[in-house]
Amino acid sequence: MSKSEYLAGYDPRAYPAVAVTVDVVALTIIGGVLHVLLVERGEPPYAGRWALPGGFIRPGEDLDQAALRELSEETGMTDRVHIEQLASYGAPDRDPRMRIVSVSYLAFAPDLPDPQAGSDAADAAWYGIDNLPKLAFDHERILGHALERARAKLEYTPLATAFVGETFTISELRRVYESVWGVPLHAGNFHRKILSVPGFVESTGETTESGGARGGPRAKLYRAGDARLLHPALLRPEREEEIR
Amino acid sequence: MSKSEYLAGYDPRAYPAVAVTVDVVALTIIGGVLHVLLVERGEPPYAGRWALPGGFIRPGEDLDQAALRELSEETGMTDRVHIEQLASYGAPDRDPRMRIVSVSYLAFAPDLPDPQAGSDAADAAWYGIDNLPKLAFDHERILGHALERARAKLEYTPLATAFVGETFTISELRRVYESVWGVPLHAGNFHRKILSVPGFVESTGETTESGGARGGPRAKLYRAGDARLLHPALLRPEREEEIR
DNA sequence: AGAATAGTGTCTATCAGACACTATGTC
DNA sequence: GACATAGTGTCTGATAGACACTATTCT
Repeated sequence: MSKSEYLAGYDPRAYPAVAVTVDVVALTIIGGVLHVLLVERGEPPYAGRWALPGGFIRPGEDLDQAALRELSEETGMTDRVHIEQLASYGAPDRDPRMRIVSVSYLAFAPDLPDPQAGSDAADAAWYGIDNLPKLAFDHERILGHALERARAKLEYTPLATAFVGETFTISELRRVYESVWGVPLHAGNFHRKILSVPGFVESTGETTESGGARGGPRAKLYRAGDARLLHPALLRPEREEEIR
Repeated sequence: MSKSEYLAGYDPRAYPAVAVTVDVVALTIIGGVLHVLLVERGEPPYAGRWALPGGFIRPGEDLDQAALRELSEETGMTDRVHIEQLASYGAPDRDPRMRIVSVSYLAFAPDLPDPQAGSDAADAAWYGIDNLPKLAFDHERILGHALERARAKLEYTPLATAFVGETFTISELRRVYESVWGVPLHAGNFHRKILSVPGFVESTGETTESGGARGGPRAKLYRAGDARLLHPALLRPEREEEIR
C-alpha cells in the first residue's frame, strides 16, 4: 500500500479504540517534606499497587476539567488548587487492557485534607517523596517528569505561593523551596531576594501572632503579588551533574 | 447516580470513540526569518484552509514515532531533526467530526528541502512567522504555545544548534537567536557569552572558506558541544510586558 | 578606498552568595 | 540564660551589557 492509499483510506474508527485518561501528580508539603498523592488500585491491572490518581475523560469534558475532577474526587478540594498540564504518554503497551493515551497534570495545594479513596481505589494517601512504593504502569516515569517540572517552575514563576496559605511569612515560602528542591537555602539572602523580585509578594502590614515555635521575633506577613513570572528568577544552586 | 456507582460502572468502550492525533509545529529559518511548515487541507472539515501537519496515531505506534512520521511525510527528513512533545489539546468541540485529542510536537531543522504535500493535503509550504494565513481548528493557539516554548528553550538548552548545519560560526548561531526571538543581539557580547558557556560549542579548528558576503574576516567554525543545559543561561532581553 | 564583519579589551551597574550582626521572641 | 529566628548590613567575585577598538576580507 502506497503512502497515498494509506492516508486516503485512513479512518480512525476502523481501528481498535483509543482511550484517553488524565493522571494527576498532586503535590503538597507535610511537615517540611514534599508529598505526592497516590491511590491503591482496587481493580486489575495492577490491583493492590499504588498509582497516580486518574481516570478516563468523559464526553463533553475538557482535559483540564477531567484533571480537576479526578483530583477533587480524592481530596475534595477545588479551591486554591493550582493545576497545569504536563506531558502525554502513549506507548502502545503502557496499559495491558487497551491502547491508552494518558495526559498528565501537575497540581499543588497547601495543607490538604486527608485524601478519600474513590470507589475504583482501595485507599488513598500522601506519600513522602523519598518514601515511595513501587508504582503501577509508567507512573514512576510520569512522577519523575512532574517533579523536575515543579522544581524548574519554582525558579521562574510564583508557584511556591500555591503551597502556602492565603498569607504567609518569608520563612514559610523558603521552606517550600527547600522542600521541593531538597536543598537548604540561606535564610538571609533568600529573604532579601524574595523582596527584591517585583510582584512576587506584597506586604499585608500584619505580623504573625507570636514568634516561631523555637523562638524568634514575629514575622511579617505577605500575600501573593501580581507577578506571573519572576524576574530576576530564583535559580537553584549549581547542578553540575544535570548539565551534560 | 452516586460518584461510586458512576466510577465503578465507567467503561470507556461504552462511549463514543475518542481519536488521538499528533500535530507538528515544524520550524526552520529561511533567509533569517523563522518559518513554520503548514499544509493546505484537501478534505473537510476546513478544506482549503491551512493547518499544522498532523494525523491520527496508528496502532502500535508511540506518540513520538507518530510525530516523526507525520513530519517526514511532508518534508522527507528524518535526520538531524530535533523533535519534542508540547501540550495536548482536548476541548470537546475542537474538531467537528468527533472527539479528538491532539498531542502537539515541536520540531526544528536546518535548511530543510521544499515540503511535499501528502495525499490528505492539497499543498504544503513554509510560512514566515509574520505572514501567516488563518489556520484551521485551534492551530493558531497551538502554534502560539509552540513559539513561546521554542523561545524559552533557546535560553537554557543548546537547541539553537539544531537550526544550523553540522558545523557553524558564532554569527550563524546568533542569527538563529535573533530570528527566533525577533530581536537584534550585540554581536561582540553574544560571541563572548557563547564561548563562556561550558559545553555549548566546541571548536573544529577550521575556519570558513571565505569571509562574509559583505566582507569581514574568515570566521572560526564550531560544532555542537555535549551540554544538555546551558549554564549560565542566555536570557532574552527584558520583557516587562510578559511578567504580569 | 570604503564598508562590513570577527573577535577582543575594558568599564560599570547589578547580583548571588558568604558572613556578620542586632533585635526579638520561646523554652 | 540559652537558643533559635527575622531581618539588615556589607563585602567579594561573577556577570550582563555598553562601548571601543583592531584585524581581516569583500565589493
